[in-house]
Amino acid sequence: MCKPKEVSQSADINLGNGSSVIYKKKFIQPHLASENGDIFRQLMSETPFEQKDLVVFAKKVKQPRLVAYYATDIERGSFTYSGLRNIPSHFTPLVEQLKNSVQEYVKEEFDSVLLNYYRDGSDTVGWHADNEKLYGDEPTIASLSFGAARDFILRKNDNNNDKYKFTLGPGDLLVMKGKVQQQWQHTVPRRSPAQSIGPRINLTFRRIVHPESQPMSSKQPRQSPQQPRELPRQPPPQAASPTAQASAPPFLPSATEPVSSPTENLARTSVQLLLDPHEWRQKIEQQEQSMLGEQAALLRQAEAVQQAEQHDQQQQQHQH
DNA sequence: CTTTTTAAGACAG
DNA sequence: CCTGTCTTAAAAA
Ligand SMILES: [Mn+2]
Repeated sequence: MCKPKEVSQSADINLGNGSSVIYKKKFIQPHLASENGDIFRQLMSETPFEQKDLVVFAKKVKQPRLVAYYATDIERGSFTYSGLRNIPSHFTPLVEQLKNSVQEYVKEEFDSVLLNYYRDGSDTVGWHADNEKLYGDEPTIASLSFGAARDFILRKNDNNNDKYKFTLGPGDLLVMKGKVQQQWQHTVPRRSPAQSIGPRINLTFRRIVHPESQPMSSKQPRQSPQQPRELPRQPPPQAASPTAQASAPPFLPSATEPVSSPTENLARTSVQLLLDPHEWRQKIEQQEQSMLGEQAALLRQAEAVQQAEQHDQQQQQHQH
């Protein structure tokens, strides 16, 4: 068994056979991306992380990490996993902005993101490849890290001793492209002492190529209704319809989350990202502001409803 | 029929 | 103590 090749500097790495990796340290400024930075803390508080149940070797266990999933198009992003339908949420302004920054750097567009939360050194992900059909044959997957540093190891399928190790610290960007998901696996191994390894959040941006859901009849360039076979390299549907954003009210009171505590909602977005020279940062702030605006509107709406109810009650009492 | 699925726990060095 | 590797099963596709 050989030790993995350690990659400690930013680099473009050719893994051969059409597989390559881009490693860019500190793509996001560490003071924002680290455990006590504004971005990490905002991700921590705004993200609807869930710990999923899993059956492994006839035992029901909890997945040793928490996950969330966003997509620009909810229908397009939905997929089935372990017999359960996974339905994404909408991007938040912060994550949307991070996506835009990564897109600019990588020169590719993404329309979905898996968010992983490793609480401490005992949270892990085992050897796997992101080879879901959904993302196509040669997906470009961009991983952006926040919080505690964790090791990330790549190993070649046909020679498990061929390994690369990256230590993904706060703000580091790692992009896998080409045939990496066909020819390599990756893992985030456990680390000790578990309790003293801080929390890490990882955003993995992707592009959906083969949605499970049938494209809505509207204006998808005609595609034969039944074609279970692969379509050899369709021209990539230029993604990211901004119309969805405009028309999708992100704060509609959902069935699962009644309007109960508007103050809490306000508190959650009260993080102020102040005085940053960089453009992406300013955009975050603008979006946070507009988010605040929308939430304030929602708050007013909720208050109006409350007052109406109180008014009704008073009228009823009056009648009695 | 075959392949895939995935983490926990034991163990060695 | 730390960490990489091996073994473990039943169900679904
Ligand atoms: Mn992965």
